[in-house]
Amino acid sequence: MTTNSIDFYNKHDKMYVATDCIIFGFNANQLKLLIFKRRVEPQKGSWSLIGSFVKLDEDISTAAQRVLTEITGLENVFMEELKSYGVADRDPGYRCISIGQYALIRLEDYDKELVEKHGAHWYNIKEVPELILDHNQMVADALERLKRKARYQPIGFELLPEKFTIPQLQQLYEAIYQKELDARNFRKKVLSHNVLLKLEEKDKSSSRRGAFLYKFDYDKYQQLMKSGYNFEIS
Amino acid sequence: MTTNSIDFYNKHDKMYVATDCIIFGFNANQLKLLIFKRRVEPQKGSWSLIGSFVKLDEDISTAAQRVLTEITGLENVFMEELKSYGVADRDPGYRCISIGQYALIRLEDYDKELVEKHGAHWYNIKEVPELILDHNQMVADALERLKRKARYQPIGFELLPEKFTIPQLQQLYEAIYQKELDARNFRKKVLSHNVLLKLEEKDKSSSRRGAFLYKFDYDKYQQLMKSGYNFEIS
DNA sequence: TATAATAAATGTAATTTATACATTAATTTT
DNA sequence: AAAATTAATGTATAAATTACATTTATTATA
Repeated sequence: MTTNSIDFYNKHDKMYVATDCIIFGFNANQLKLLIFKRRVEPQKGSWSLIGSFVKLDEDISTAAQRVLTEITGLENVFMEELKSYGVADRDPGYRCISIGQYALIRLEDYDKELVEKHGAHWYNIKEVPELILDHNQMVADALERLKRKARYQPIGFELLPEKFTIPQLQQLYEAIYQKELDARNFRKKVLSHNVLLKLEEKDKSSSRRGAFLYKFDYDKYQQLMKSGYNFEIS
Repeated sequence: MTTNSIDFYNKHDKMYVATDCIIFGFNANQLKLLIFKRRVEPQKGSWSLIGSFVKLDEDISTAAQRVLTEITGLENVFMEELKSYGVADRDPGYRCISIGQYALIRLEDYDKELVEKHGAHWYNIKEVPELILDHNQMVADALERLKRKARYQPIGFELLPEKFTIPQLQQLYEAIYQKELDARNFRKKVLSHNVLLKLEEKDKSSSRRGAFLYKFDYDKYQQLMKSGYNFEIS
């Protein structure tokens, strides 16, 4: 056996804690996932989620933010713990648990050069290749979580530009729910919550007529939540 | 400084992984929490959740089951990961992350002697004393999760005897939601799901007339779920 | 043995929410 | 000026939720 990192870790007989990021984006009516090709052993050349060990003096959530910033250049991104992956033999090299965290980012915001530099690529969520270890399971779990959560919390907006149209929002939800929605009912429903701010501007990129742009009104949403309002987009 | 376990761990400069169990029960119309009084340093005499380090060759979930069995004598209990607690300085002694897991147990089933032996006590959820570290936060998080989850998944039944009456079930949900429910509407709603099996027997412990006993029909529930049914108890 | 006491069981009408569905409006390109 | 294209809108029906009061079964006791 060569002297690689696996030997190194085994010798110490320690428990390692890592975090892996399931990074979602949305573009061209498709949910996307950011993964990267490993450039070092073990498993050089395999596709993998982006992750890191949690440092001894670092919060788990800080570690995840660090990883995300290293790869995308973005800070203050929506990120939330998914779950832990802690089966004893999940990593053949050494004992390592991982805390999966999923992030929702705006595809127009991130640093393309940085992503490129790290060998990372966006894949349509339906076309994600085989990933190392239990990373495909992490993606499946994150997707399920996103599906469930988007219904009751306005996290979908994290995947859209700050200014978006109702048809765009509908396409996003269609991608998340994997089903078609009725345009009239959808519009009625989202507007009924009174958390969308209609702007004067129109987006004309996808129609001659153009569609009005809206912004999500976080303050209004916070207020409503405090007073026990029940947000839902079905 | 005395030679205690904190010194010991610090010297190794390692990352530790623990799991803590938030154990719920239900009795006398009250949600209960099982906590115990520490009998060893550090913080001897303080109240705490029940936990353990995850062994190097042990799954996280196995560790949690092990702890639960050690304390209650029960196996095959409903238990589910809550979230990880991974702030770097959460434990002043050494670097330790903990995976919180919440369990729902039937109060008539557990081994009373074992619980006693470990210095564990049931507290009404509203009267839980101060716990060590971030354990009160864990309890708060678990309670919130239980509230949300009980609505869409039939996990409440894990807190009731196998045979229960509709009024009992209602009282349980009233305890979880912290609000009163209408008896007619509640009964209508739960029975509409067709997952309760009405027995011939009555429970006469709380009324002269007696109330019919029911069982939760897991098989029926599984079937319904497969065909896309939407369970909800509001 | 009749009566009182007690919690269990039940139905209906009104309101709210969800669903299904087709046409007109605004704008640009040709 | 006409054609093309997506955005925007309303209504009727069905389904679900809510609010609300009386009768029933049984045991204890007068």
